[in-house]
Amino acid sequence: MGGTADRLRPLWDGVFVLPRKIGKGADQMSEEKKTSLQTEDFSAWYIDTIQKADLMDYAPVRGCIVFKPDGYELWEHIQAGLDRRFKATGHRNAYFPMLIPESFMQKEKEHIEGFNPELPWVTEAGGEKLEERLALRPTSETMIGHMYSKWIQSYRDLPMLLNQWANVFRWEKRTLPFLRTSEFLWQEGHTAHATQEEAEAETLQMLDIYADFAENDMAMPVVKGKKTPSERFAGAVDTYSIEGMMKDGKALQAGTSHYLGQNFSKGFDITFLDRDNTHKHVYTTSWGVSTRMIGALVMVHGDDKGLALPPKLAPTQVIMIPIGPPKLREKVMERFEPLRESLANAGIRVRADLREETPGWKFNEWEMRGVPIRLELGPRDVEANQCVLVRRDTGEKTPASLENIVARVKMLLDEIQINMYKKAHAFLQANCHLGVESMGDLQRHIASSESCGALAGWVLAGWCGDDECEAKVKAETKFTTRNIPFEAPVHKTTCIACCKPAKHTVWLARAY
RNA sequence: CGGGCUGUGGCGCAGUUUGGCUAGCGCGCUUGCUUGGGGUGCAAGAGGCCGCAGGUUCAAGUCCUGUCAGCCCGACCA
Repeated sequence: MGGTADRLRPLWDGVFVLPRKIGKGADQMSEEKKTSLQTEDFSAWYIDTIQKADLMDYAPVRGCIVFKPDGYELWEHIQAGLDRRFKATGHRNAYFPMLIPESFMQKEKEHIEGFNPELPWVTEAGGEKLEERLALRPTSETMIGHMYSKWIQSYRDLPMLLNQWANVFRWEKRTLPFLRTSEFLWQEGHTAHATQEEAEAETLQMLDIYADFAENDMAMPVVKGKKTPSERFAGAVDTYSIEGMMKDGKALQAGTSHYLGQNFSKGFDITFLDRDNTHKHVYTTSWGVSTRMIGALVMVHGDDKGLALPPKLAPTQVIMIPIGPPKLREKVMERFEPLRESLANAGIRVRADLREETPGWKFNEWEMRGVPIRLELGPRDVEANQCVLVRRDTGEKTPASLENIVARVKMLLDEIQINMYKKAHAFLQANCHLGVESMGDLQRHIASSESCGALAGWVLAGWCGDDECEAKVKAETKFTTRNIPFEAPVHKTTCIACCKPAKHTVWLARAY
């Protein structure tokens, strides 16, 4: 048996032989299911699921995690989808240092105030104390601002459109894998423009790109909108976000795009000589999404069986499982391997599970890992020149002829991608509440949904624009303003907190 | 960073109240047979300085102090 595994291991790119079982035993599984049902204890379910699906492990440093291969590959597919869109809109990648001099951080007042509490510092190197301590970057506005001031001389140098893929550090009080960790991976775009209009257009363009990626690649519907001043990025003039709804009804800010105005160009003296021969400060933007997206995928699509991954991002799109006793195995494998090759050659991320486990075991395990399609091939199938396809999103099981199997699988992957979006969209709509007018309404809504086991979800509300009203809602209900949506389904006319005329219609929700 | 709970083979736990001799159980793991279209069955094995550091004691998984980590709840964030 060990011989079989050794022989197959070199075919790493195709035949996938796991060294160990990931799942739990049947008895323990039923025990554990009791404590990790999504509907009963969402956060326990989340932790269980990401670990059983082998996405991550805890690292020996506070709040830090290891991205295991499946978790990291998800990130790689996220990167690919975003990077393609960035390049298509004229951006290029660069890389800036992780260590930022303290004096840089000080140059934008709000910025340092916002980030100071969560900065790790390097104070010593080579056994000697540093003259100036260095922060592990929480974001790179300051470093990039410094470089831009050197690089930008003329209007001909603009716009400057750069992005970097990097790790950043934020020493958070409470950490949660993927959603909030001390170190995380992200992408940060930084652009500089000659005019306010152009910079604002860039800010909104990147928000659109994030929304497009979230909806088309992640199958996660999002609401685009502007953040209220209290939720704004430290140092920004305007912050925009896309917000997704997790299966517990809470909101997750999945991406942000900031219009920074001239705040950083003044702090870092980023000027250009314009056509009229006068020096002007540039207008800058920054925008980012992080490995938080992995957490979003889990919490938007996952269920009590585990992960469910949209085909476009799934590390494994099709898992092939041979069926049948050893005497018949050879006959099955004669068809099995060519089938795998033809799928792989068609660009489908396919893997074969040839371990000596029973089929039922494998079914459960790959469902837990979120693989969109399972392909079974057994002796009966070989007789009938067919295989069995099983969808992760619906559980539907159908026989499929081997004649046109590649086209069939491709079609099914597309169908699953679309269906997952539709399901998530229906869930979002079902948990958006438009009829809340007052604090009393909101509190009744929360109480009644809690008492009947429903989700409080999101609530559309009027807001007068006063910070105090926003703070009051938060203090009394833990609901925070997610954003002021560009397209509100209904326009609210009175402020939920003070009943004065509303300036804005906002989405309120509990948030991660 | 405050309040509560938990740290015992890879995972989940019992044992701690009333210190005592070789620290148990289930799963997983190894080997062999068996089974194979929804978590097969049987048998024999391997595996633990009881989170870490001090202290009390003839004796500490068990008592005391400290510390670290994780979870839940509150104030800050992608």
